[in-house]
Amino acid sequence: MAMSEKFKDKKVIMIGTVCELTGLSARKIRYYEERGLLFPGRSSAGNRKYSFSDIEALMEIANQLEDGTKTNEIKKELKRKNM
Amino acid sequence: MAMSEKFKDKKVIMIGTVCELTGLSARKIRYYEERGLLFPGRSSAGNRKYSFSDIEALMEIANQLEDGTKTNEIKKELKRKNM
DNA sequence: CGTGTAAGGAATTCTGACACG
DNA sequence: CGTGTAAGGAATTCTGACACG
Repeated sequence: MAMSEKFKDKKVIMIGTVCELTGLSARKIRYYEERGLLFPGRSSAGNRKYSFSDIEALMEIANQLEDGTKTNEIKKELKRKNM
Repeated sequence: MAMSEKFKDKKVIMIGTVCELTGLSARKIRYYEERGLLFPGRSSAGNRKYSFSDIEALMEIANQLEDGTKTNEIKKELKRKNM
């Protein structure tokens, strides 16, 4: 598992599809990005593109928010993991 | 490998993205569908949704067409495989 | 047969903002 | 703080058709 054609990490899914897959509103998804919790790609026209990994992350973020965790704390957690 | 969350087979990619990934025109991609060579899903609004598997199939189809194979023949081949 | 294109409409996405709290 | 919504614009996708061959 190094560099390759990992379908799971390819950013190719548009926000509308992500909404269907996660049950989250586009507003929420964009807000989590604004808060630095995920980093979708962009099409040439500026449209967001997500990967299946992003979708999994979104589900996790939604769960944590339901538990009362602040976006700020979720972000700190993320930093810890990526070290 | 039975029923599960196979990212590779999830139909979530819109045609514009497929064009970028394959280098094929939307016209070609829709035509191959019309000829029965692949079966994308559809969003609620009627927009085509492709999987990574569909994209791989498209690359293969494009190669065969370049070699002079007719869509009709490619379709027959497909039938043979799916038996 | 395989593919380009102009045509018109419908649906999507984008951003910045006001709202509530 | 997290999220809904109306606002206006820009880009996407869809279908059926004419074109060439």
